[in-house]
Amino acid sequence: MKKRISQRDIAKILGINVSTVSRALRGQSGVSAALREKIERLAQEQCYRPNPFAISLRFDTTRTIGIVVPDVSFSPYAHFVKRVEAEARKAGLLCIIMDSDDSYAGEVECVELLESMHVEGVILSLSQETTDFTHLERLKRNHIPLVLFDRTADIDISSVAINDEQLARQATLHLIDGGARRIAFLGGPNLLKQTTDRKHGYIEALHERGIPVRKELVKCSSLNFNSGLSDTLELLSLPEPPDAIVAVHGLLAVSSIQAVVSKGLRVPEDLSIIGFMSDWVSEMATPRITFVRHSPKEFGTKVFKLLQDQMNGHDEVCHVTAGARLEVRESTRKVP
Amino acid sequence: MKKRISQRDIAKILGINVSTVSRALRGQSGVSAALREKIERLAQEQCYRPNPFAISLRFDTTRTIGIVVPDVSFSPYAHFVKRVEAEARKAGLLCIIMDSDDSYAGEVECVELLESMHVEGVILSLSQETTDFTHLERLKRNHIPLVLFDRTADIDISSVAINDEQLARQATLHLIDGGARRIAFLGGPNLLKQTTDRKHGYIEALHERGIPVRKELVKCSSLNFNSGLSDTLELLSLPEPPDAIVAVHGLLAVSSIQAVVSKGLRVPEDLSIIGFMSDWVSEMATPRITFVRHSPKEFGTKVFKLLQDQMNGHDEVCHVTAGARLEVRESTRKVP
DNA sequence: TTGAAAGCGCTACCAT
DNA sequence: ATGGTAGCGCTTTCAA
Repeated sequence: MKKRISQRDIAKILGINVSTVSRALRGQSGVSAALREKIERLAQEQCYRPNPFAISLRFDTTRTIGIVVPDVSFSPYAHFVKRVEAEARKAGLLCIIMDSDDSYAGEVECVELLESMHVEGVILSLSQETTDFTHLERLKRNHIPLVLFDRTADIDISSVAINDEQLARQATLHLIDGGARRIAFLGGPNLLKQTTDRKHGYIEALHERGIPVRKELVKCSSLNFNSGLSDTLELLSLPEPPDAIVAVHGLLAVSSIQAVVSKGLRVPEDLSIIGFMSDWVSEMATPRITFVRHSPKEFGTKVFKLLQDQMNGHDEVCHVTAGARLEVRESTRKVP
Repeated sequence: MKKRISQRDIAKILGINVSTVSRALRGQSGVSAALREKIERLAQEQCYRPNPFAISLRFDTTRTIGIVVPDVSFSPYAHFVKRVEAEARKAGLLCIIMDSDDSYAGEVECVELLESMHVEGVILSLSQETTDFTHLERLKRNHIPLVLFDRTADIDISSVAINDEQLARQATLHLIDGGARRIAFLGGPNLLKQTTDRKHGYIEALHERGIPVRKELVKCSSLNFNSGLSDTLELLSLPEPPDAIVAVHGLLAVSSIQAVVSKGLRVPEDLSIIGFMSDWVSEMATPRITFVRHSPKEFGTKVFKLLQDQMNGHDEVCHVTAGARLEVRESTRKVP
């Protein structure tokens, strides 16, 4: 196994001292042109690369940040990650991207790994199970910049999110205006602030229009495709099934439609469905899904900016709102 | 700015030597139970984390691998990345995930960054522009294990790919059997072995059934959504437009369908379309797209295994074939 | 202009 | 059982 060439090796070959090599290689003054030439050529030939770990050790800096998402393969997160990675690279930072698998244990593991990696910053979207934030508080205590995004929490940590309550309210009003009266809410477990905010928006809208909230129409089990299927089937088998569904997470709207169609019902004629932030798939589904769209790119840019601010010593916590709006497509009835 | 606590700090506080701390913290023998207790408690209290850079420097090992894909936000790649990240973590390895943006320059930049990071292995899918492989050969020369996947090349580097030629042949035969006679080929630039293999399969199938290859029906411009749209529109405006299209990359089939529909034609009644490996979207599109499906998970597992073998010193180059098969849906006519 | 040496955090070896 | 020390690759300060 061959070893990489080091400054010391170059120095030895040329019969000079490492410090001279170091200076030459970094273009510092204090090296004769001739010697500099020789050193540079040799480095080139031997394909010299500075050992980043020696540098990290020397300066206690890693030029690396970590990103933790519940599911990298979920399209909006994938786009977000792509954006952040690009911005980070421009800023000379490397990214460690980790997937918490939407579990608390996974999230803690990711954060601990990043922490022991001595990353210079962490960007994170909470898992659907997370209610205990000590792992995040520890990061703060160790002065590692941290920004939450998308799925945030009511804690003292900077964050970027859309206006969940307001948008869920709008979505629900849109359904009511389309003639729906028995509107079901399909969300994840109540642990996420995102879910409760959206539920509040939903309830608010119902109140505004004098529609009673029916407990059996509110489903908060889990955030995955299969639970979306089974929850929808349960809703449909109620004595009085819903005439519309607000599916507030990822692919729930898609699975919901599949369930509805499998029962021989039509969307939106028999039942309207509205989704949240699942871009591509929402556009491709049949019928195209009316949904609350946000921009993973905008998310990425804003989050990275916030992180950089913190890395530059701006300590104040701030909560940024990212843009999003209801895009009306074909899965909801229009105003009659 | 507070600094993290080191073994030396612990030693100083306890009035003992670093080497004792080191032994105790790694559970080595040669430390009295009482002292070990004291050390461990202090480490716990002060939230001690070994400095990974000191360790990397000491052992010349980083426990880190790099993954380079043309587009992390493209669903099959996102799933692949998720799988590899999970396997790597199980094996105690961290992943640096990079996006080459499907450009040669981007790919070279990624590889160089990973190389200077001293990663212990690299997994890569070629950009659509890559024809020069010196950056990869340099990796090999520096004894960094490397595995190509999906988009591979005829070079001396281990790889995992589907049987492109065979599958494209099957796809084309399926169209012919459905009654198509003027079959267009929609692919990326000819630079990728993947594209040429698929084109060979396409030509083979035509020859087998005695159908002449028509040059104007073969489109090889670029691999993105918009070029799929414009290429398809060009095909449709030919004096004799095609009655079927094999779209051999990612989202080309989706954009192709959109173009066809925008011209008021029906799929598959007026024109059949077949795609390659774009899982989710293919299933959600209308009509559901007949396509060659492979498993990003299987890819991930096989690639990671190959990489581990290399990391364990197994030097022989091997080319593994991953499973894939034609899934017939609604975008192609059935046998009449 | 060049060289010598210390030190970043850790481990391994040898001495006590 | 514990201490002392060299060395991983690099930068920096001071000396020649």
